[in-house]
Amino acid sequence: MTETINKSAAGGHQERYNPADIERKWQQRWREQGIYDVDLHDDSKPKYYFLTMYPYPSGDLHIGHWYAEVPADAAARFTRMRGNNVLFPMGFDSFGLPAENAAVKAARAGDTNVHPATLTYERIAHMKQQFQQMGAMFDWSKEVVTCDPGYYKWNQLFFIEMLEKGVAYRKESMVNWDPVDQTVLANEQVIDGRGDRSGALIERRLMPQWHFKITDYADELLDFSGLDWPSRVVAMQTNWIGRSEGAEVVFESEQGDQIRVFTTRPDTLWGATFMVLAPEHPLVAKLTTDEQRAATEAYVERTSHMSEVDRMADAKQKSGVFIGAYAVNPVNQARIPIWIADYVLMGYGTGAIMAVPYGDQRDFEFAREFGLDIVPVVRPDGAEGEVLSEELEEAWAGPGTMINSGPLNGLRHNGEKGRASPAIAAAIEHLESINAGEEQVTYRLRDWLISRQRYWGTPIPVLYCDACGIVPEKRENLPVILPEDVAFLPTGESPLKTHEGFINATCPSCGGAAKRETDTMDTFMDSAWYWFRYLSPNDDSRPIDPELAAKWTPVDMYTGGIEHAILHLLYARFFTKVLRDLGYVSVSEPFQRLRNQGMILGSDNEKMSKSRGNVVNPDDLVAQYGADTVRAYLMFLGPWDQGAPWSYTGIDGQARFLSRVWSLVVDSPSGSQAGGMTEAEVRRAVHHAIKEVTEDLAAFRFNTAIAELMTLQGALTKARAAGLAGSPEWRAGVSTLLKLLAPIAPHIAEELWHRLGEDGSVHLQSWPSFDPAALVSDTVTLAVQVNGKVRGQVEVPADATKDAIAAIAKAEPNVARHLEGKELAREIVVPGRLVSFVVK
RNA sequence: GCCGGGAUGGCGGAAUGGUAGACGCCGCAGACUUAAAAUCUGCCGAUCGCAAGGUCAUGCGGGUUCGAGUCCCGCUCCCGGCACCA
Repeated sequence: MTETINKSAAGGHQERYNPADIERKWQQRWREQGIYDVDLHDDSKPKYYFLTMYPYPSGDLHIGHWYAEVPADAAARFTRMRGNNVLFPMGFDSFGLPAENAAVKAARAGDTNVHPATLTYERIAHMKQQFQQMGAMFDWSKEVVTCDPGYYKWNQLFFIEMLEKGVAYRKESMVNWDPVDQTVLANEQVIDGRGDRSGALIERRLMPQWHFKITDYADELLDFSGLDWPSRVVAMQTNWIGRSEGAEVVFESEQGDQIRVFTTRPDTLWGATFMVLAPEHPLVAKLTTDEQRAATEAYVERTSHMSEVDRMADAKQKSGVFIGAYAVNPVNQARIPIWIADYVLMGYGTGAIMAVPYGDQRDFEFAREFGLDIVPVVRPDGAEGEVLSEELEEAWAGPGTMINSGPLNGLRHNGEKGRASPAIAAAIEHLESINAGEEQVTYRLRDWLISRQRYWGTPIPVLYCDACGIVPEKRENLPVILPEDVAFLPTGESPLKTHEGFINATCPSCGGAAKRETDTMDTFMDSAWYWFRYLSPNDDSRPIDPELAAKWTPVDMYTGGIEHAILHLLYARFFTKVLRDLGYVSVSEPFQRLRNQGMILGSDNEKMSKSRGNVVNPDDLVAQYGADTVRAYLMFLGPWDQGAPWSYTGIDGQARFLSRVWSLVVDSPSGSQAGGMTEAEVRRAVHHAIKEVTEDLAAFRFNTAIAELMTLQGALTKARAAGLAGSPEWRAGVSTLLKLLAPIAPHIAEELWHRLGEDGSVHLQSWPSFDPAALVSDTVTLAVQVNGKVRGQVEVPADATKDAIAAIAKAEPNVARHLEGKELAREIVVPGRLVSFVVK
């Protein structure tokens, strides 16, 4: 490794490119001159809100932060040079578990001086310093820090208004309990049965918790029209919401209880040969007969202790118990047995199903396991003869014609969903006509559980009063301050539970004694609206400035990691709609365009982590190569949305490239190989680069943009060697190269811009435009194919006719050889591309 | 199982249906140097050939086309998301 990056030229005065000499200097001058401060009220240019996901203050800026922020910065700079008033803010998502866990860990070790607040603010200060090194154009004057009372106060106001509107509610339900982090988690935070932060196996607990009614917005959240988002994110959210069309059908137990089921295949109702309830279903205790009570209770007991992961592991083998009761199928009055089984989930649909073993693989396996009847109800397309259930090897869920199904016989199920299938449509009509059910849509999405049994978050602003029940805090008392004088007990419990001064309060309604809620809000609440706050971060009279929000939102471009495809991005969309319905904003969607970068992995192709020892420290890289080289290298690795394993091979190439650009401006030219290149060719190279770099940056193709810049640098270096360094074309070319390079390597571009003798900052220049006429050359090189194989190349005048081109092509010696003695069947001339001869 | 994305030299990758491998890394050779580093120049998919040139080649098998990495049909493998969701 080299300490300084050497350069050389064909002679003359030499000053090496040393990033350390220039980067700090320019960062400081840009700050002093405020060239990145945005006037939100400036109407002279179109506004462009370029947002990148704000980081959690973990303590150290990671190469992953660079990979996320640097290309976003380049795109924002490019957008700005193209004439937009670009807002590119930054802040910190500063509530959350890591800081609190650090305090608990320290307390366990006997050190009670570590506090999440001090730790967080120290880390923020350090990371801001690291951010400076990046040379990004963040407008820090709009900074938002979510653990500031001036921010979370508004979380509390929104919560109270949502409570009043019924969007926030408290209910006892089976929740995901993380035994390591000692808190509940939202469904979105449980990955493969484990907590997304702790990795601990999630337990199921019945607890009263605060929820947001995101399910009320399910259909609206499925509508992505007008949004320019990556299809994979749209697919993931659509999947997560999981809309199913079908019908709710009411069965009756022999005792007269109504048992509601949801099914996507009401057309197969005549094939329902048994029912299955979830073990937790409220009717289980009532319906179970005395003979079956012991077995049923044992099964319920057993499943209640199983974790999600145990249940999943159990999925291969169907288990269940007959509870002794029977229900009546409303369409044919068949008497069918009622079972309980853990493959039916209380949390989805109604927690009960009609089982059609002929048409559903799970029901089929269950029926085979326990010897239950299977009645064929669909004749598969193309099936011959009688359909016999004994011969089935698996359920038939595909298209076919209804049989054994009363009024549906002969109708077709075409495999489509809902009413798009004639058989399903007829089944729904029939159910509605006999008053036994109706069309219904069910979602996989559950309400957002936002209570957390932890300290370092926004206090939920409600009180519990013996006389008045649940009472929201008065608006004028907000914020409900998170007390700092708490003890981090080695139990790992939230300190709020033991803070007498916090818990004991007066009821805002009756003035009597009341207890404060000690749960705090999920930190995804903070990130569900933070971009509105960047517009008026210090306004303590209201959360959102309606005028500025109307002007600046929706966000024009949002960039961030694909790992937030569901969590943050779904909550942000939901919360924007809530804010709209509360009257705070007029937009329905937060982010017009979304681009996701991939993940930067360790060189071992694993996720970077301290425990794996594969973490790359950007500070070290900057010290060695300079920020511009690190920036260029991260953008050159490959397509941004693809991510890449980290590798040191290749970074030298970027260092060399920037040194050569340096040399173009700094070294005195001495080349004199006259005739190596013409001024027209220089001009063509420059305008070609403008065209390509513009298109690439607009499409976030940073890697190919840099490749084009390298090609332009090569052409200018060659032109200099050809003695053109004194020409206006060459000089304009260097100036253009610096402008095109400015978004990618802002420091060196600025330094060289000044050394070239140009005025002002390169970052305040307009983006160059290209002249199509300059791209045209006098002659073009065409490939010549014979029977699809390239047999030669010819150079022809750019304005040659097709006939003339064909004649030149035929004359090419190797082409002529392949044509000789053959009959010419076709000739295709594609001007500017190739000539293709077909011979027999 | 369902949904999304992918597979191109030794490596990262590039290619509106039109000369596959741009740009870079690694490697090899040369120039400069007492020497080395740095820098600069050239070469760099496989294979046959002295050369001219030929053959093969973008995961596999077909197809459309004058022409396919690109379009169509059928597979294999890899990555990501969801998953006993009725």
